[in-house]
Amino acid sequence: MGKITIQDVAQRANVSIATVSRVLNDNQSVAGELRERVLLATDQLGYKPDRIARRLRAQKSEVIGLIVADIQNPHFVSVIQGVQDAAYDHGMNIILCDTNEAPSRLAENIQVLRAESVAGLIIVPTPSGDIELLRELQKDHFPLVVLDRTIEGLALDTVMSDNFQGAYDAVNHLIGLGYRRIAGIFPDVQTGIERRAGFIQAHLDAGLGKPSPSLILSGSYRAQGSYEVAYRLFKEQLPDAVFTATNFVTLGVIRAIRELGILVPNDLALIGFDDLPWADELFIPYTAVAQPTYEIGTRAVQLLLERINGIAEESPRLVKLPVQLIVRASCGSKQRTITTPNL
Amino acid sequence: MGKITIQDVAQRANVSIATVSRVLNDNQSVAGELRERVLLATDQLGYKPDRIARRLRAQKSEVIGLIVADIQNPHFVSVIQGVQDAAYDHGMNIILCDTNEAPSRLAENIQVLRAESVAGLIIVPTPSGDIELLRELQKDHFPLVVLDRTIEGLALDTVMSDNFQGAYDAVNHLIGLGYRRIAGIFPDVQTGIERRAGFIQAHLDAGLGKPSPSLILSGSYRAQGSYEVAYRLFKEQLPDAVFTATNFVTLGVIRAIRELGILVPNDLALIGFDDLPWADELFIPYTAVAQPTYEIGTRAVQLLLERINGIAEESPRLVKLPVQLIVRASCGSKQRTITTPNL
DNA sequence: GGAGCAATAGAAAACGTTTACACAATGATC
DNA sequence: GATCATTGTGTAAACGTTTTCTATTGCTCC
Repeated sequence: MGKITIQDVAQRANVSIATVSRVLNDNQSVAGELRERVLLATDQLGYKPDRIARRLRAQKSEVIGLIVADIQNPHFVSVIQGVQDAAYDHGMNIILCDTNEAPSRLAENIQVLRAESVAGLIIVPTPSGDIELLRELQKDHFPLVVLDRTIEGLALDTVMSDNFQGAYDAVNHLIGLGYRRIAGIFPDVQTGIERRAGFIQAHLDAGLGKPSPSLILSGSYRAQGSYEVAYRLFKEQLPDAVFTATNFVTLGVIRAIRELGILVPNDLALIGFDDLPWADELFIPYTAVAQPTYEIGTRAVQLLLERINGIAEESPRLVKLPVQLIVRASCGSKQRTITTPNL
Repeated sequence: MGKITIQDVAQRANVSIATVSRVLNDNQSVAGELRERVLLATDQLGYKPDRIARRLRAQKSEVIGLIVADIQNPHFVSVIQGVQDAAYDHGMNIILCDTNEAPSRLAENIQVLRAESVAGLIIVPTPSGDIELLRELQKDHFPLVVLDRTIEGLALDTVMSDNFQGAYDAVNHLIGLGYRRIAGIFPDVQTGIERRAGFIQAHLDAGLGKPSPSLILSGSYRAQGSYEVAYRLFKEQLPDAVFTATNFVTLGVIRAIRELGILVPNDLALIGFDDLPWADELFIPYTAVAQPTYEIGTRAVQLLLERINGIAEESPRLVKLPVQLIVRASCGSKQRTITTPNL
């Protein structure tokens, strides 16, 4: 069976291809009878318009490019699902790219996706990524939404969690439960820095003064590095509680806790940024600052579609979403969920 | 800045567009000097060919459609990454779709991806999916690779793990450690059935006779259902060991174990199909039958490219990959990895 | 009853490539 | 030295749509 084209439909319905196109896109009125004939023929032949030809001619597409930093990270998995579902609801598809946090791959992926004529891009920028590339996209008025991270010196539509507030809430929760010597482990990326600020501010606002530098640790983005940092810290001087700034850091810390046989929450309380699926089944079901990951994805699509359709104000928009505290056993309080309205 | 087309390059290099195309695809010799001029102009203008136009004209594309059943499942995440990386190595991109196990979405996604002129499809078929659709694809000689599941009455290129052998090895491992009353929880899907067969065969081969029907349970694909099944089973009659047939089942069982305060491995041994990331950080670091998920992805791409390039034999190929036993503490033996060469 | 207009539908151009075809120039062969 | 491959290049067709332009019809309105 050869491919069925608009020609075949036109022939069968005994009309011109223009008429077929018009019926199928109903962008110009076609008389009742002809319209019927076209629809019938379309149906009988099972005609599906070639999206590539359409894209070439109309210079617009039904595909969104999505570039994430690490597909293995459950955070991004959930974001992807949000994007996927929202896109699907609008009849769009996504081309997924994974940069593995490599700036070069970000640049390459952007170029490829543009050559694919995607309608727009949703990007999780790599830390030291090529800012010029993004700046150029903006100058071209190319629909673009950035996730999770803002970019220094470049204002773009952005969807992210309230990192400062999340960390602030977490530490506040600990302080409220009576913990005082609270350690924090932060990866050296932008989100980590914001969360560290919230961590410190909570101390100040509670009248505890600035936390000791020996309790503010810089961990790797990966679990292994954080495990080592935590292991050393715990052996040296066990704090009352520890705040971990991302999910992988938390996993590294949990490993250290297990290996050292530390009792949670008796000897140490644990609270971590980012919830994990099956957190309840972890060795330490930890109290988590849960980002609205799925919503980050859906909101990103929403913003992007507004840009694509040109119904967005010109100036860049920043959507900062509130986080939720999911209280589990790791801090010694009863399991529950706390929603902080923070906007 | 308007879009740079092949026209611009041709003009600048003072040649015809045909020559530019030929240089860039080097499919026909172009004299040295012209070639230089074209390359220079291409470089200076930063010209990137429009992939859409190319796809329309050449009727071939650099995009693979990937349809998975559940993007939240770490199994598929790893498969996706394998596909992604292998595709990237061949200069191809993937369009990702998630059916959420819904047959209707599978059908729709296939149609959309065909209309996108993808070069080929890699599909995890939904259990009761539309077989006719796949049969039609095969009849059209459309490049297609199926993952994880075979389809009754339809032979297609397939990449999957050796489910039977994996379950067989797992049970054998338990029996070797002295466990006798071994329960198994299997979801009612094809892989579950294959694993149940391996579960039973291992009993028979060990001379234990057929396991009691009361120990062969049918769990939901989701964690919650399996949790309930396990909870009831454990309260009624605690077996020596339990074999869980998929990752989510395992998580449900771990929850039941925790809630009932069962000691593992003293009171109960646990072994599960599918490894999980951070399995070491779970409440029960369980011995797992690990599928080569990443390799499933890369092999799928390999098979698909062979089909696309027409260098594959006509008849469908079945790649059944060996699994690995990752021994953790949940069965009371020392932590290690066992690779079973099973082909 | 003709000018003007709205509605409809076909013809043809356009999107940006690849490629079949034509053709000129070069070198080899007899 | 004419003929014939061979090579390199340009011209134009083609891919399957959407959309502009044009033509026809049938109204309305003075």
